[in-house]
This record gives sequence, structure tokens and C-alpha cells, in this order.
Amino acid sequence: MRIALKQIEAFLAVAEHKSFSAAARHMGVAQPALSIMIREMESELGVRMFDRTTRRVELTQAGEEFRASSSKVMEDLGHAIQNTRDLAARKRGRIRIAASPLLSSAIVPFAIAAFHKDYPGINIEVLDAPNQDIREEVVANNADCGLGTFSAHEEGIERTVLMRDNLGLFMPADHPLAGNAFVRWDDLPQWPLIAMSRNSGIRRLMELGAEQASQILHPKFEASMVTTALAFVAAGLGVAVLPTYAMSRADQYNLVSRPLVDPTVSRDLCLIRATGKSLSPAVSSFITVLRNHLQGMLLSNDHRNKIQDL
Amino acid sequence: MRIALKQIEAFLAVAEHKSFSAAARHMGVAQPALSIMIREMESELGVRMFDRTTRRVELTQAGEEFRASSSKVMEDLGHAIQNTRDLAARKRGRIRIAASPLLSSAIVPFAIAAFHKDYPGINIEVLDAPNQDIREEVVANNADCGLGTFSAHEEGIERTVLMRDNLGLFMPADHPLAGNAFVRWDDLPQWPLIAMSRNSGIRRLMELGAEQASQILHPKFEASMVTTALAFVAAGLGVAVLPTYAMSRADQYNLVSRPLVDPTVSRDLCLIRATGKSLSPAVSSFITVLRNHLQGMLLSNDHRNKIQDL
DNA sequence: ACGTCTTACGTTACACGTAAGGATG
DNA sequence: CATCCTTACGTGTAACGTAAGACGT
Repeated sequence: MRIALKQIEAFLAVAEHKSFSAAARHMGVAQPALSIMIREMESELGVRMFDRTTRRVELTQAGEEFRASSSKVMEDLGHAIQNTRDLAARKRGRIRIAASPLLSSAIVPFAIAAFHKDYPGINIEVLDAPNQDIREEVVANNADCGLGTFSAHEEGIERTVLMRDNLGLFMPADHPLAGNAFVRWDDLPQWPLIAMSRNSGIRRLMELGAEQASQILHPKFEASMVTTALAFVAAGLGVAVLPTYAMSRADQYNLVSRPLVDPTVSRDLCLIRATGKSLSPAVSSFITVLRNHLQGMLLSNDHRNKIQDL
Repeated sequence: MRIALKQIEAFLAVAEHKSFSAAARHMGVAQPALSIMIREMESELGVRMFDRTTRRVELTQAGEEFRASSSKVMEDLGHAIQNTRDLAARKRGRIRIAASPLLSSAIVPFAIAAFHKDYPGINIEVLDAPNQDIREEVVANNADCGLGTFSAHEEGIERTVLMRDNLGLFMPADHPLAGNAFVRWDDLPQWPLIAMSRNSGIRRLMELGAEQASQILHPKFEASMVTTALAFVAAGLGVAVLPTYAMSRADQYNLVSRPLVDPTVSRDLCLIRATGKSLSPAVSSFITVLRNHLQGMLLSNDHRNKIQDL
């Protein structure tokens, strides 16, 4: 294919203007340049495209045929390019996010709402999966990125820390401990405890904190999903140790959370993507929005805590 | 559109081979050249097309989309180019010839038959029109070219002489004059004459010849079409003065023709085309075939005459 | 004689190849 | 360590603009 797009554009411009000079002006090149482009194209195709005298420029049969097909081709190509540029400009696109059920319900929907306001053309799919499945969903390319807690060097993924989140104690608003700005691990044994099930990362963190505070905890109930645990707390069955971002689900139950200190146990909320895979424009914008959203959430939590401190 | 076809080809090659090196070999360029083409294309479109490590090259979402549409575009363009090349190579095309009824029946069909053997893909349409309409059919672009007798500078057309043809006398094979190799205008008055109608070019030529021989002719019958005149001759109603190429229609009636001399009256069989309009490849090939065919016809006529001279 | 396409020529820019650098598995 | 992509650099080509020529109206 020894024909360049410029030549085809030149050809179409001449065909449209029925004049080399006018087409040259239209294309912003000198008129002899156009003559040459057309000539080379004709010699390449072996047919004269225009019957030209100094007074008239008209398409030949071959030119007419080529104009019909090539103008359609140029149009299609224009669309293809525009579509791709739209992807780049976030006017269009698709994001598939894998996240744990808690994140999917507590954080992602609000981030999506904020994102959708800025980028209404972008389609978002949330794949809510058990925490341990998120990595493999991302590696298997069932999701463009994953949200959760991941250690620094897991296989096949690259990790970016979005936010550091601490464990807190969740309890009914009228619970005695709710009067304090902080809760110490030492306070826990006095109260019936609702824990996550043993294979959960939250459970492991909780036990880590308890161990560091030299406490041995005896959960009275276990739940495998955070919402279940929250419902138990709401029912007055006990208190629960959970990541503070679960607060956004706890509001509706009239629960409060207080930071657990001595020690403060934190986990990193991370974004992961498949190794070597670049973020699509849409995804990278989404992450920015998500970061802002998380930051705002932390601030408002702090704010709320501060007010209650007074 | 600042993207070149080469870039799209490069892109498709990389997408296909999943390797810059392999694609570069395939395209016959050095591998860094490809890197640059892809890079510029990506910066032009604003999106990364490939996720590439040194070990893997894979399409991004945007790349996948662009591949789908651009490969289709390239295919279409390839077809458009091939179609145009086919026109140039006479594998395809269309010829519209305007010719008088006599030419359309006496000469064109045989020329077409010969042409069709060499260029089976070309579609030919014959527009048989009265001699005086042929010019305007060509000017109005209802025909690509016209065959007939035209004076040197008629409006809107360019003329090329294909063959010089003489008037001859047509008579039954057993006619007394058939014994001679030539017939003189002086011989005519002795025989009942079948003439073309007064508005015909042949009639005017006939009267020109008669005048030059100081004869006044009194046609016994008049016909407006040559085939009619030939039928009259065949019926023994007289002799007719006609262009010698009418012989190809006269054979079937068992007629003969003899050149009319003293003077020899000739007319040019011409090809015309609209001024400034180039001949399409197919038409120019057809004219070559037609020329050869006419030459062959003249030779065989001469040959026949010579044999009869012996 | 004017406007328009073509040819000729010189300059500039850019495309490409070679060679070195860096990353990945 | 081998392979593959990227960066850097120099050279040659070819694309373009200017100016002169040819052509038709």
C-alpha cells in the first residue's frame, strides 16, 4: 500500500472543490504539492482520476468510483479515531472494578456517583467478590482493577496504597463506651464481642491487635460478612471490631465507631492491577476520584469525631 | 488527521504479531522505526495502544477497539484500491458506445466479440442512434465515445479518424456490373437506383460523387436505413450506393460491392469523445481492438476483390 | 490576457537505520 | 544472561514551497 492518507484527502478535496487551487487552499498546502500528490496517486493506481484542463477539473469514471469508496473509508477511519480519542478524553469507556462486598457497598457506590457526575459517558461494572478472590479476578482480566487489602508483593499484580485505615470498635450509639473519643483494647473483654469468621483478614488483624495488647478475645458471635456483623451489633448483641470505613454502612443502624488504640491497628486499602497492564484513561480518572472521595470521607469522620470530642 | 496509513499498518502488524521485532521484520523496517510509529500514534490518539514489557506486547482496551475498526478500514481501502487497479488493468469496466444503426450492426458486434475475448470482465453497452444524434449523446455523456462520420471541428467533441472508407456500388452477385473490378459513376444511370433518404449523409455523399461525374441520378426507391436498402437490392429492385463496410451486412443477401471510381468518394469513419474527457482504460483498449478489426476487414475486402480480378 | 494546472529547483524536515541503553524473565 | 523494547544520533530521501512555464478560456 504505497498510498498515503494525505493523498486520499487531497484527492477528495480536489474532487469536492473541482479545483486544485481551491483544494490546496483548503488543505493549507501549496498548489503544486497537490498536483504532485494526485499525480503520484494516479501513477500508483494506473488510472487518471481527473480530466483536467485549466478551466475544468472533473472526475473520471475511475475517479468517481474511487471517490465513493474512499470517502466512506475516510469517514470510517475518522470515526475510529474519534472513538479512540473519546476513550482518551473519558467521554466513553468501561471500568470493571473488583472489590469486597463491604467495599462494594460502603465505598464504591459513592465514589461511582461522584465519578459519574464528572464522566457520564463511562460505564462502570462492579464485581463484588470475596476478598481472597479479588486478586485472581484482576489477574484473569475479569476486572481492570481491584480494591482491597493486599500485601506488598503478591503474584501478578501491582499494588498502590490508597488509604490507611484503622480498626475501630462499632457499637450502638447509646453504648457506654460511645462516650469516649477512643477505645482501648483493654476495654474489650468486658463486652460481648461479634467477630468476623476466622478466615477473614479483619479477624486476623483483630487478633493481632489483641495479642499486642496482651488480650485474649472470646467472640460470642461470628459473621462472615461485615453487614451481618453490623446487624448483630445493631441488635444489641455486642460490639464489633471493624475497619472504620465500615462506618458508612453503620450509620443506618444508628451505630457509632470509636478508634481502637494501644495499639492502633491499621490496614492499607490498596488498589491493584495486573502486572504490566496500564490503567485505561477511565480507570486512572476513577482512581483519582476514589482517592478524593476517601480523603473526604476520612476528613468528615475526623470532623465528626472532633465534634463528639467537645 | 495526522495519522498515516503506514502507522496503522504498523499498529496492525504489531497487534497481530504481538511483537515489535516480528512486526518490523514483517514490514521490512528496522524495529526502532516501528517503536516510533506506534509511539507517535499513541501520542496522537492520547491513549496507550499496547501494554508492553520486554517479554509481552498486548493490546489495551483502546488498542483492541481501534484494531477492530481500523483493520476493517484497511480492508475496505484495500478493496477500493484493488477495484481501481482492476479498472486500470481492464479486468473490469464499462464502455458505452454510440454508433449509427449500420455501424452498430455491421462493425461493432464483431469488434465487441474480439474485445470480449481479451477483456471478458468489461461490460459494453451499444447505443444505436441516428447519425446526427451521436455527437450529442457523447457530449451529454450518455456515451463514452461515438462512431460515425464527423467533420473536423464539431462543437464539444474531439475527433480521431479510424479508417477511410469509400463508396461502393451494391448489387446482386449475378448483376452484369459485378463482373468488373470497379464501377464508374457514368455506369450508374443505366440501372434503377436505390438511394438513402435525402437527410442522410450517405445520400449527400452519393450526390457529391454524381455531381463530380456530371451525372444526375434519379433514385427509383429511397430507404432511410441501410439494411432496408440492401433488402431492396437483394430483391432485384436495383443497385445501391453505400459505404463499403456495409458489405458485412450484404453478404447474407448474396450481394457484392464494387468500388465506385471517377471519382472515388470517401468518408472518414471517426471516433469521437467529449472534449477534455480522457478515454477510460477500457475504452482506449476497445479502440485499439476496433482499429485492428477494421484493418483486418479492409484487408480481407481487398483480398476478395483481388481474387475476383483474376 | 488572466486564471489555472504543470514543471523545475532548492531547501528543509523528517523518516529511517545503526548503535547504545535499559528492563524483564 | 539473553531477549526485546526504547533512546540517541547521524544521514539520506522526499515532501514542500517558490518561481517559471504551459495551456486553455
